[in-house]
Amino acid sequence: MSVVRSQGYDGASLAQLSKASGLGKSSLYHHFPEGKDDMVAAVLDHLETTLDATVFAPLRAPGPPATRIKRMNGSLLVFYREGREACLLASLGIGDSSRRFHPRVKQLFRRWIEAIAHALRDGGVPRGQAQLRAEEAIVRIEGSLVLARSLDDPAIFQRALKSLPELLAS
Amino acid sequence: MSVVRSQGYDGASLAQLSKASGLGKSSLYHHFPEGKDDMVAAVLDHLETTLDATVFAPLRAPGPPATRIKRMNGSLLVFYREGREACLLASLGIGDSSRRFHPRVKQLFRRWIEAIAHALRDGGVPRGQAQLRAEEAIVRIEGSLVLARSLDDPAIFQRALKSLPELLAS
DNA sequence: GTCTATAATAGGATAGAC
DNA sequence: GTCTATCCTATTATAGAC
Repeated sequence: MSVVRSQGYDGASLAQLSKASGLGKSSLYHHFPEGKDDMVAAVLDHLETTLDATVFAPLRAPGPPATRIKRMNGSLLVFYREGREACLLASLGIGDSSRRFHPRVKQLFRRWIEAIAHALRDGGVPRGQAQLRAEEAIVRIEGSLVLARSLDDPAIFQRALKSLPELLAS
Repeated sequence: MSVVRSQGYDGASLAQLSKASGLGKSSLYHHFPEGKDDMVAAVLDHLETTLDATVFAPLRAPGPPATRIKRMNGSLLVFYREGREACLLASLGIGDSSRRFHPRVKQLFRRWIEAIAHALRDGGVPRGQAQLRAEEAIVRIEGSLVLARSLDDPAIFQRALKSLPELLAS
């Protein structure tokens, strides 16, 4: 996962994946018979599991919406290493390979937006508004990751996270 | 430029660059003796020229800040094909090559932010506030491009642009 | 399930004719 | 300044021993 998110699909070579996983190339092909596409699919599986457990679940748990958003922020802070790590979904959006993974990337973004919107509706925000604000939240998360990394300034990501409770308040 | 922005550095093959430019590989090497790095550097030159003329200049031109922001928006709408085209600076932020181009990417983002902040200060926004809001504007532009393309929904980018005049108002 | 060895191919880059 | 032909290396992928 760390190789794919930092290198993108085309940049992630088998040599790097082998080194990072500690397995020889042939062992990788034993576990992923379809090759690199299979490996990246497994990375997406892993991302989905991680998001489910650390981001979507807190957003759907009982409690005040503001608390749920803050729990999401805590998970994101760890997951994106305080803004120093790229977003896998964004990295996979580049290149020809993106066409193959596009459906899954799209679905993960949709599920994320829906989880946020769900929390907002629980806080009394009307359906349409909740959807728009949830999209705006993802826009800030993704955009701040791009800019924080480009400017070597993780504070940009951290400020974006801090802005979310207010954006998402009823 | 269109190849690099859509494919990233690693995904942009000489074959694609040759086809897109209409030149054979050897002709490309005649114009860019250092190879692919030289070609991408030229793409960054071209981007800088384009941004200077269509984005930075309007932001620094005389007139009310709101008007200048709207002129920037008009240029961005064209440049990003209403939200269907990726950002070259974001595409170059992925992979090992990003280290080589990072200084130029960083500087272009800084100049963009500074141009927006300049317009805000002219509108009476205090220096620190102007800087923060300009960064937030880029966050929205970049993030909305990622999300709009991932969800096949260019309206997300267009809404982000529409939100800028209010964000940046004094 | 992992390894070494090896294919097969694509990609970046060069030589030299025109 | 462009082309055809070629080289070299990295990369994806496979075969077969252990």
